[in-house]
Amino acid sequence: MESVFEIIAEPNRRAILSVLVSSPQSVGEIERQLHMPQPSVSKHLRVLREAGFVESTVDAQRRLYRLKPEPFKEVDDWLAQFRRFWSAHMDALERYLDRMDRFPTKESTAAKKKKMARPKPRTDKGEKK
Amino acid sequence: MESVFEIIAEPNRRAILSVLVSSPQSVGEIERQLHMPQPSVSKHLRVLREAGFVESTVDAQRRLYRLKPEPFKEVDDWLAQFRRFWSAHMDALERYLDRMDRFPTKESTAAKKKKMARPKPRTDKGEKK
DNA sequence: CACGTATATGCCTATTGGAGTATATAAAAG
DNA sequence: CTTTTATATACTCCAATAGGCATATACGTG
Repeated sequence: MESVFEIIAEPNRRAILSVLVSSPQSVGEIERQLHMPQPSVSKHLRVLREAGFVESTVDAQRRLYRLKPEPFKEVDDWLAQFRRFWSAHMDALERYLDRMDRFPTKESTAAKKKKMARPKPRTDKGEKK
Repeated sequence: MESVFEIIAEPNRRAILSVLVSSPQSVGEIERQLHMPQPSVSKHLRVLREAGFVESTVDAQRRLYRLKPEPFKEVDDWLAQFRRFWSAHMDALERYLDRMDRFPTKESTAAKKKKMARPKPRTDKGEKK
């Protein structure tokens, strides 16, 4: 049982995940898009499947692979403990609005209208020896 | 130049980062909190420093290590492309408010008041094989 | 200066994990 | 039933890396 971090440490696996984000894909389609040998794709998909990043459904000889959300949330949860820290450099609401710009929803649009002059960026005047 | 993902793949390094999230710490303090041999701590800190996760300031014989935000943002940015996807399982605004509960700020409190009945969770009625 | 403390580095070893290649399995097509 | 297509697996090799230990460096104290 590998940690989610070890799984996404591999560049080819991250590439596969990125390909799958648009829609489920077969091994062959991934293979072609990434110019990657088929056994390599299959092996990485196996790792990703065992780690819960993807699941596969059968379509004749093909296997369609699709993303599963849980492991991503796990990464996000780990990241959470550092958000307070790095928010000193980039305001939390600003990050939120950035995301909403990418993935607009009804609520986000409403929330955005509420955005007005933000407090001045607290630039960490730290004493660096 | 290792990717940030390879850096955080190592459990001891993640432990070190978690220790540093509260406040800057010396090598010896990290060593004691994590029950980890000193050369090991130093080596991991070196990797973390070269990857931009931490920086050190000198205090006599001690070196104080503190977190830096950039690499964490890099992870967060990578994660962003998957957020739309896993939002089908947990609404984006809800996640935002969860974060605000942990790290309340003036704006977040204001934003939270705007939260009312959210649209029904779009449960992925997918055709599984 | 000699000694203790704090940290960094060099060397060696064992392990791990990905690449490459060949092959196995399985389903469709002819 | 043979062949082709799609995917999985087995095996070998190689490189990267973490751990352990000894040692180097550097600063402070008496």
